[in-house]
Amino acid sequence: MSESKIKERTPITGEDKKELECPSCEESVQIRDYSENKVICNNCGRVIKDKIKDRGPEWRAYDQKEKENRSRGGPPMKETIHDRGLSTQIDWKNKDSKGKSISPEKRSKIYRMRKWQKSTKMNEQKDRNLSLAFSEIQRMSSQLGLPNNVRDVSSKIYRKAVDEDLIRGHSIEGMATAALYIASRKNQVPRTLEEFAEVSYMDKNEFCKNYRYMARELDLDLPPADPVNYVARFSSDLDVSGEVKTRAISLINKAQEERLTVGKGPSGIAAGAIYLASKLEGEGRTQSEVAEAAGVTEVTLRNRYKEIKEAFDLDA
DNA sequence: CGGAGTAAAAGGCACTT
DNA sequence: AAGTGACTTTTACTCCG
Repeated sequence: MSESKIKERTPITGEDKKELECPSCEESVQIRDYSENKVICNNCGRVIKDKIKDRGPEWRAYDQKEKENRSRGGPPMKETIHDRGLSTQIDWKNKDSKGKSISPEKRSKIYRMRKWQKSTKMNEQKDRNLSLAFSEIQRMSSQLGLPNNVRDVSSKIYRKAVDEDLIRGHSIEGMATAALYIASRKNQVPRTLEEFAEVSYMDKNEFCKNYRYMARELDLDLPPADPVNYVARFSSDLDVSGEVKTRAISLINKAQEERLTVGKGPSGIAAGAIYLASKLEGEGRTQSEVAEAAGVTEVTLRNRYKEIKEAFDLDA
């Protein structure tokens, strides 16, 4: 290990909490400090700062020796491995760590240890349950392009659901989907129920019930998804310009101030705003194109679009 | 074809018996 | 735990340019 590996960390000041400017967006950039460990541009979705909570060791090493003394060993706990990656496997071979055979007296002891390990660990339904759920979460989150922190949060939620005995009587797939859905909402990177239904084995109504049940039982407060968080994704599907995107976001923000959006489906609002913005910016997109991208019907789009248009007296 | 609108059916939510 | 009512969304259809 070289001397250069010891980094001096700057102390954390209040500056970190402040709003930053996103390098890839122009004006009116909103940046939020999302619950996990990232600062993500609310406008374009760019990750400005990663792992902001990992500020390195809380101590400072003044020389190599001190560093070695103070470092704590072991790999980090991995939330997505069913036993948090802390398990020790007992090998089936009757050899010790140096490859020598083990004496007959010790063999019976080892045998008992294996048996014990099997009955307490491998055979526990709970762990199978978690392994299955975590691999489902892994699969779906990569198919949906969700960031790793969302995956980890959903694993945490699922583990908690298991601990509180909420899974019994429900399918593992459904509850895993529900946990991921909740995590994606909590981390402000929502995907619509339809998008989840596409990658899940469950149908929409099935895990929809699961997620409500889960959110209620775990006392998770899930504020309604912000339409702004859908804009970036829908617009890139539609291949519209950044101007349309920012315009749509500002329309949504204004509409929210006017209380036009309460009780309405967020994806419908996003669709209406994008459609109107594309018209205002002279990049006509058809209603059916936008509606398709947002996963709502044209009628819903028209309703939102009309409301926003009339509220601000915009002619398009 | 794209846009606008409507009526009726369906679905979800808060609240009550 | 089923029922109710206000509300949003969808379905299906019509009309216009």
